Amino acid sequence: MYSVCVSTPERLIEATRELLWERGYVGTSPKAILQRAGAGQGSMYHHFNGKPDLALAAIRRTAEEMRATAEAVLGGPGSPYERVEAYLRRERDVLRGCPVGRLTMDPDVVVSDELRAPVDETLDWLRERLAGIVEEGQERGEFASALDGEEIAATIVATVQGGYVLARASGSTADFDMGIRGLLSLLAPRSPTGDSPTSTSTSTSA
Amino acid sequence: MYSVCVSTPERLIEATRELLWERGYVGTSPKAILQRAGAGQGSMYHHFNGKPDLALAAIRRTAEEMRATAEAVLGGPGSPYERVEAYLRRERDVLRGCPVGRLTMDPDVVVSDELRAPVDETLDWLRERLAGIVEEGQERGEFASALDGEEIAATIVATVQGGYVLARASGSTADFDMGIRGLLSLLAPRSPTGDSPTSTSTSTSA
DNA sequence: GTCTATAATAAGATAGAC
DNA sequence: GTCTATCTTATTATAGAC
Repeated sequence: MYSVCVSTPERLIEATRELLWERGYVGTSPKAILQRAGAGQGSMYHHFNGKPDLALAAIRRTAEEMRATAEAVLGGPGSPYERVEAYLRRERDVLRGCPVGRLTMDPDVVVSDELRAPVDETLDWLRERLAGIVEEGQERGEFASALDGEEIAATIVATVQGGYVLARASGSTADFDMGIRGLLSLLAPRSPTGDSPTSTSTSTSA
Repeated sequence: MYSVCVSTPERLIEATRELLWERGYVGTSPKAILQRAGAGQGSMYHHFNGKPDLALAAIRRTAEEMRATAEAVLGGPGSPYERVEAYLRRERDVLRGCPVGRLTMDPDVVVSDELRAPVDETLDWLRERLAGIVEEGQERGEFASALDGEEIAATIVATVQGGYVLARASGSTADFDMGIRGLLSLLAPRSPTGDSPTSTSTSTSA
C-alpha cells in the first residue's frame, strides 16, 4: 500500500517491482499486484496491456535504478581498484538477490526478447563500465597488464551474481561476502616482486 | 515421454527434474509433469504426497548428479590448478543454467527448509571440495600463499553460478566463457617474479 | 479512471471406479 | 497401481456499471 498522493499507474509499477524481486515473473500474479497496489482489475487493464506490459514497465525502472546505483559508485572518487572494491563492497540486500539478475532464471522472461532486453542491456552496460575501469587501472599499473579487461569485468559481475546464489542457498550473507573477499584478494594490486602489499582481505597475514 | 521399461515413479521424477530445470518450481505445474511423464493424476498422488514431495525427490537426485559430475573432474588427475581449470572448463549446458543453483531464485524453494537443503548441501560440498584443492595447490606453491582457500573456493563457485546469469541474459554462452577465462587468468600460477608463465587464457600475449 | 461482476482456463488435490 | 471424474481455488482477462 502506497501513499494516496501517488498515481495509480505508479503504485501498480512499484507493487510489480517488489513482487518481481520477491517472487519473479512466473511467481507473480496480477491479483497479487492489485492487492499490493490497492487497485482494482479495471485500473490495471486501463493503464497497461496486461501482465507482460506492466512487468516491462517495472523491469525497465528496476534496470534503470540498478544502473544509477552502480554508476554512483563506479563514477565516484578513488583509484580504479578502489572503485571496483567500492562496487563489490557496497551495501546490498544480499538475501533478496539481484532484482535484475534473478529475472534470467525466469522462463517467461528469458523467452521474451522484450522482457529480457532491459536485463541484458543493464548487465552488458555494467560489464563494459567495469572493463573500462580495469583497463584504466592497467594503465596506472594497478592491475596486471596481462589481464583482459573485458574478461575481468565479466568475472566481477559473475562473482556478484553468483554470490547471491550462494547466499540464498545457505540463507546467510556470509557466503556472498566470502566470494567477494576472494575476488578482491585475486584482484589486489601486486608489487612487481609478486606478493600483495595492500591488505584488502581478512586473509592477508601480517 | 520415456521408455515403457521404466517405472511410473521413475518417469515422474525424471519429468519433474526436466521441468524444474526448464521452468523452476513455481513455473512447473503437476499437470505439466503428468503430461511429460505420460501418467494420470492418480499415479502421482499414489507414489508422492503432492507437488512438494515429488519435487524433493527430483531435487535430491539432481543434486546428487551434480555432485558426482563435479567429483569426476575434481577427483581426477592433474595438479590442483589443472583440476580447478578442468572443473571451470568442463562442458556445460550453459544456456539452460545450473539445475541446482537456479532453485535459489525460486521463492517457494528458498522458503522451504526441506526443498532448500539439497541445494545448500550441494553448493556447500562443492565449496569445501574446491577449498581443499586450492589449499593443496598452495602447499605446492601453485597458488599464492596469501590467498584464503575458502574464499577462493567461494569465488570460483560464484563465478560459475553468475556466469550462467550473464549467458542467459544475453542468450549467448560467450559471456559465461569470458567470466571463466577472467577467473582463470587471475588464478593462473605466477612465478615469484610476478608474471604468468602458463598460457591459460586467450588474452595472454606472447 | 476506477470499480465490480463475469468468465474461461489452469492449479492442485481428492474420490472412487477399475 | 492406474485411471477418470470431481472439486476448490487461483489465474488472466473482458464487460459494463458508476
